[in-house]
Amino acid sequence: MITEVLAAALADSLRESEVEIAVSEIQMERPALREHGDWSSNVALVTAKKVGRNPRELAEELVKAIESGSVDLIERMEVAGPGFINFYLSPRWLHDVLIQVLTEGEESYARLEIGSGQSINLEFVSANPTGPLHAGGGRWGAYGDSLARIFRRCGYQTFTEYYVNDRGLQTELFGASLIARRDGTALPEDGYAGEYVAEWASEMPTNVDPVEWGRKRALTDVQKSLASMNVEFDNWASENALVESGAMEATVAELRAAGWVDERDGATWLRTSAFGDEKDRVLVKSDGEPTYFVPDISYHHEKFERGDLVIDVLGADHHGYVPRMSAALQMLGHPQESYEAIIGQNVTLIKEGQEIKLSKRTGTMVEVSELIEAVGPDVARFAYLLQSVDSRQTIDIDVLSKQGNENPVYYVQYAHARIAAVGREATSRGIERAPLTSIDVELLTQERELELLRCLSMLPEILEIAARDRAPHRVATWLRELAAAFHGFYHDCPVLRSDVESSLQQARLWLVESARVGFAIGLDLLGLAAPEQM
RNA sequence: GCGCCUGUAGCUCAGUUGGAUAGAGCGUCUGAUUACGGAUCAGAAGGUCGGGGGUUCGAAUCCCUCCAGGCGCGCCA
Repeated sequence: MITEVLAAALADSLRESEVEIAVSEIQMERPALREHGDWSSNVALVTAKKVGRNPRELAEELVKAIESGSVDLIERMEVAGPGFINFYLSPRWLHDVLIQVLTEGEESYARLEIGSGQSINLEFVSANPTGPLHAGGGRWGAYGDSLARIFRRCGYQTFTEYYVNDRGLQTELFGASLIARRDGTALPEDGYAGEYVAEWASEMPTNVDPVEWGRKRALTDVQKSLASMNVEFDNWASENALVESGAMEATVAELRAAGWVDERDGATWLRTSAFGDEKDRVLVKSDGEPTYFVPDISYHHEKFERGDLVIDVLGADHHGYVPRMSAALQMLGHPQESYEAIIGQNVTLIKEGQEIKLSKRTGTMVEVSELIEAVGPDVARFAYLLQSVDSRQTIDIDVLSKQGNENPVYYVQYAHARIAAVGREATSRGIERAPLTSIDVELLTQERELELLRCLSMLPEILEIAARDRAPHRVATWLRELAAAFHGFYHDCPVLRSDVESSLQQARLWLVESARVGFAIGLDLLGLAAPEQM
């Protein structure tokens, strides 16, 4: 990477100025303004004070030292502002990027090793099987699935799970609600009031266990919705199966043996406050029934068999639950940093100008399948992924469908389709790409061409940040930038037109191919289709 | 009351480890193609980055405080 070359040159010249700093400590950044060069470093600003020097003077000294050296990609350097060192590079560094993207290709370009040797268990969605997935749950589906793809490309062995709460109070309430709707009797207290309950009740045969039937019906529906937006899981973990295996008793025994369990007021408590939880939690109620917390602990304990790092993606309404789970897992011998909860803020849905509170209980909801039918899976998925999961998301179903052609996902996919169209057109004209080794890539000198390469060069770094920050939206933002760069290039730089000289045409054909690689990787990371035509 | 998240252009949102003149899409206005897909491109207008204080050579970013909004604080799940 070019930044490593520049940082190493800076480190060498700093040593000459009697400043010791590790290459990895030197920050290289892309200036906001093109006039400030291709790359910039603040290293003089950061180190000057420590050695009692004036930053600009130190910077000047470093520039002189590097200029006398032999980093041949540097065209010129300058000291700017309070002491920034700006590097102006030969376009050859971008031509190197082109060759790299093309030789590594879709399979290997921006495939990182940062996670190699580590495994991640990622749980997301895990909505109760008591109804269809609502449009809020779709956010966790899109997010979790894309995050898993990002982790995998970074070299983490990644295992995804959906925890199915297929026993307990909610499933029974749901079964009872189905019966009530079928028989036209009153809903149980706290029963499920959504329209879908009546619909499903009318499908329910009379000779089945409604609880059993209901949870299967709901789970099938959820699975179908998620699959329709290209969300898959490695494991659908059943709470029922877990409980039947005796895991709950084993977990309580293990916690008891570790000395964290108390009996108080006729109930059994876990001293989670010893690990930072705001209070202790009940494991077994005074009526002898375990709380939901117990199977949850068992499940999380077990997940460590399928990953060194266990991550839960949770909605904001569950964030209060994290300290107790973290406490319980530490008691079971899992270090604090091996469990991570990603708290995502909830989705507000707007339909026909009305904000809709998403609640399965009260029945005011928009199903994710309705959203997908209205706008298509890619529009829905991209809309979910465009935004940081830290902030509340507002999805206006009418705006998404109305935006139609101007939708951001089409902007990106259209770029990919255009690339495919160039290929088709080339074929129909009998134009083929010559071997890469015979191409004069230095013919690519126009700003549009270079900008496209600059954008492609950033993908590895973007991927790393997206994984580190658990932020798929960084990839989404990058894809839009790549699309803008490609459309700009396409507009200004003809490829197949008859007046384009053939060596330039060849270089541009390969440039187009490199963009295709970028789109293919980026769209795949987000689980979006890469259409050949639209 | 306490805890977590958020507050950036008219609207929806970007803005990694603190960097130079804070960006994009939509909307508004003005332009571009006898040429590979116009679902495109270029330009304009639009900002006290919620308010105030602090740290720093430098703050949308870090710290304090206030204001506003979302969520959570059960022997419910």
